Amino acid sequence: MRQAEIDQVRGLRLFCDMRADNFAELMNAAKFESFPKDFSLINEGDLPDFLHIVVHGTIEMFCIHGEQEITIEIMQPGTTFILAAVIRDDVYLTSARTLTAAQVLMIPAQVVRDIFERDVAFARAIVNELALRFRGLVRALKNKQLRTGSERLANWIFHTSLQQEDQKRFKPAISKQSLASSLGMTPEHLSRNFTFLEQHGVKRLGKYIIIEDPIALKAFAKPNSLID
Amino acid sequence: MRQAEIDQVRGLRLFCDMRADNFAELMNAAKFESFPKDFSLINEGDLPDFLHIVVHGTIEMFCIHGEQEITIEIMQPGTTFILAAVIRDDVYLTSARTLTAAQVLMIPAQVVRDIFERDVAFARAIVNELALRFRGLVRALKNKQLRTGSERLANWIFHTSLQQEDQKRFKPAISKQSLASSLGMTPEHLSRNFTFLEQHGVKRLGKYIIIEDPIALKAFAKPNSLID
DNA sequence: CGTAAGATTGAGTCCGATCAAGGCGAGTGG
DNA sequence: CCACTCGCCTTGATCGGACTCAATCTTACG
Repeated sequence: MRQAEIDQVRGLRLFCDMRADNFAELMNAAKFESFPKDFSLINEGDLPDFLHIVVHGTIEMFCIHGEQEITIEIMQPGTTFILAAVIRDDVYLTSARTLTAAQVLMIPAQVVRDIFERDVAFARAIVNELALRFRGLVRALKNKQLRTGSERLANWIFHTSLQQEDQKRFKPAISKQSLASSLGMTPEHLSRNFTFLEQHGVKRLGKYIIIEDPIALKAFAKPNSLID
Repeated sequence: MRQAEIDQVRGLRLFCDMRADNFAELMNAAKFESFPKDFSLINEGDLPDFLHIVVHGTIEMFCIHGEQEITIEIMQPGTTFILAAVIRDDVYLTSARTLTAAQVLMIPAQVVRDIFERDVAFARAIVNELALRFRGLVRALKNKQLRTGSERLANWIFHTSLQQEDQKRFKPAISKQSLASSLGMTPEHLSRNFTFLEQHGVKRLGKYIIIEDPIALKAFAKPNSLID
């Protein structure tokens, strides 16, 4: 692991305020591993050994029940995952796989729990992170239950466009398949919803999404700060 | 507030391990209030002043968006709520109302945050509670997305019956309307699903639910420890 | 015993899933 | 340079779960 990557991790909300010696201890105990695309990282039902942090690549959290599979979240670099399972020392409720080649920092669960006990700043950061993730999950639940598929897509386009340098034309970082499942719909339905949104100022051009009428898109999406 | 109620609160996971003086400080700062049925306790979008703990009665957390309303959770005595909003000092994402007359203990948010800083046992309990609630929300999301309405009802009946003294015949603690919304369906659909479950060993008799064939119910419900 | 609220039943509709083709595009090999 | 092929995306047709609206039935309570 290079110094730039260590600095990147140190800069994360979870680690930026803790004492330097404790951070060093975490990093000494940690493993830094690379995984290929479509690699299964964790399986629901197993016990957590390590807190995971995405350093490079994209990782999907998902659940399987019978024939069904749902995506819980798609994570980009800088995200910690399975924090709740590590804290409670209880089985994973979700599985994780890489969607691209990825590098993951893995900190032994026991070391995380030990340092939580003696570093107040780290404890505060953990509880803050967990509360943030909790609220993210409430938002996800609201998004799924209070909006139709086309509204979810419209909001996704609206909010993703705001994070781009060119807000009128951009290329999603994930495949349409992954986008569909992260929005809780089938690829077929995603395609239909894109067609539907042409009425509301959004066009597809190859892999690009073009927003021809941001006002119309926003009017249809009705973004809500308590959901998004 | 009577001593019995203080003891009840002291016995909760969140408070049972903390130092006595810090607990006393929390309780001194706290208000204990009674509310009538159908009273609005908190509104999404407002800022949190108090951590709430249900002492008596039943409280519903819900969200509204446009014409739609969904139930996030129905809480019985002993449950803390809006912990995540208190910790982050950020707006509520959900609203709360009483479903019955209720008594609620309210601890000023700032006092909770102060004592978190200096009582490690309390900090540990907070993070444990939050992790537990996080996992509960993941389970709720999985339950909603991976099961049909009749499967959710079957699992609710199955798990609720296990908590009753008479596991073959019991009366739900909440109304059918509240049950329907907590299972994410309309009252009409709940009724149809009850009818449907007669094929799988469940009968209605007035307000009572009777399980005639627990094996058949379980076989249909397919309970899963990673969801329920 | 009458009224009102809650619960059930029925009919019609919508959203989204599934199944099945068809089209586009990028990479490969002749 | 072009045809081929394999994913991936799109389109069409059909199906099913759940919602809405409306009417009826039941129950609780004054």
